[in-house]
Amino acid sequence: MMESRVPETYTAPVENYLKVIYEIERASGAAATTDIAQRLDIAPASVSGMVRRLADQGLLEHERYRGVKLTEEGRRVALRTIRRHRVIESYLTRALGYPWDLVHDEAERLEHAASDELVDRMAAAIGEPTVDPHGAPIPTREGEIDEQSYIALTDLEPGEHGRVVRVSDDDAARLRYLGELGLRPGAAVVLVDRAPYGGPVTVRVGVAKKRVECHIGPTLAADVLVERAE
Amino acid sequence: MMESRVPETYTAPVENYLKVIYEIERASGAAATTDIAQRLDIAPASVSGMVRRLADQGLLEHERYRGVKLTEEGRRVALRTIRRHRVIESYLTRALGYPWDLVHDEAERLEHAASDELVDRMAAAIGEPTVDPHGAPIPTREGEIDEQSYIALTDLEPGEHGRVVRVSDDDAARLRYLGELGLRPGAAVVLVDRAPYGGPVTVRVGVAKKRVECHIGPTLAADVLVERAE
DNA sequence: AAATTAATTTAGGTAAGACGAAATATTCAC
DNA sequence: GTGAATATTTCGTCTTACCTAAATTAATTT
Repeated sequence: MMESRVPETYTAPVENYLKVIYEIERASGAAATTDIAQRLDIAPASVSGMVRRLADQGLLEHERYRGVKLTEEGRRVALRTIRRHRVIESYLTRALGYPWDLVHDEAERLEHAASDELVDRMAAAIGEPTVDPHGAPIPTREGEIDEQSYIALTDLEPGEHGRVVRVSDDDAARLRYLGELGLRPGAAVVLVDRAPYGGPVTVRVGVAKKRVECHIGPTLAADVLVERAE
Repeated sequence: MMESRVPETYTAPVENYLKVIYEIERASGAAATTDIAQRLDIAPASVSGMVRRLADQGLLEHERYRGVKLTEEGRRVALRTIRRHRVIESYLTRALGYPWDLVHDEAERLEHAASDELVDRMAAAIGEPTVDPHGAPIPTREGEIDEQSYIALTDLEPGEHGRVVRVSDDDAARLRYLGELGLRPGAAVVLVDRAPYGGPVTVRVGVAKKRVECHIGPTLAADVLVERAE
């Protein structure tokens, strides 16, 4: 049961566990085995096993049947990985002209291979961005992150104005679709109508003459985060 | 003994085997087990095992006790990996200001994670370079490579002029040293003297007033490739 | 033909992670 | 509070993908 020494380099699966645990913990206070399993598309039994190993390495604390919480070190590693991912995504779009629906998969692989040196140089080269192309905040080199809670598009009242601040980044096809509609971070929106019973929401996107009206399903709309405007 | 299907993605060790087999084969016609083992710092027995697996996958042909040769497919994979490595090295120096002694290690990791798409975008962004920062030729997207045989610095006759075309890239400290001396690809040199019995060579590096004279060991000098000039 | 060198086979080990099934704990509904 | 449903863990195994030492066999040298 002895604690192993801390390596400064972790395997890709370990980094991925820590990433999703960080996200779940932030959203719900503690990460349950099943949630982790579902997000990683892995059997719950496998998660139990890995969780034990991560706990042995001092990356998280585990209360049986109560979920896990990252330790200081675990949080550090998670945020470093998230920073890598988001800096890489930003760099690919801004410096290499990648379309925003492709950067996620590429970053998903590179984040485990890129050195801190490289990530820092990338960040510097594009002016130390604070959010990635999907509006997600980028942790600093020191591991600070500006996590804000935004409301979903579906939370706007009919007639209310808003501005898109963030969209979820993990599905390329959905992203492409959102892009076609103009629903990217920064876009001005007006919620026109919400159909009841799980119906679509009607939104006007864009400013002035170039406004476009569209109808999108509630699931998709819930993944578009906005802030209220004027 | 059935041939497995060909995956389009290979593990890092496999790509590394193919890379060094390509290099050895180019230099000596066929790659012997011991040579591969030595270059990869691995026991010969392990090489025998891996060679069998690679042969089963159709990446190389193996005549027992006679060494291996890459198949068309093996060569394709090797050259793709080499292209990745060298494009990444070039990109890191030219676009991100990496010092030339650090790019090798970074590229060594990234080459196994970067997609063709990314590598092609990097190449395009810096104007489709044909050689990497150490003067090594970069294979094209189609797998063609312009392999030229150059002479070593030690092969110049005293008094002869030359131009550095390539240096070996795998040792950061040596590269830093060569850099300090100005011995980078493109540098003009004059061989002043070769001391006998494994002694140092004396070289004048640079042009006109800025010439510097230096003495370097024969091992190092043998890794500096040049072409004769004027 | 013996000695040397090179390569291969054998048998086994490791690391890292995954899984299904069974057992156990917790929570929920009433 | 009890039983059902759900969540979690443990157990015993498996896989992949590599690596190794020691012993054996083949090729080469002289």
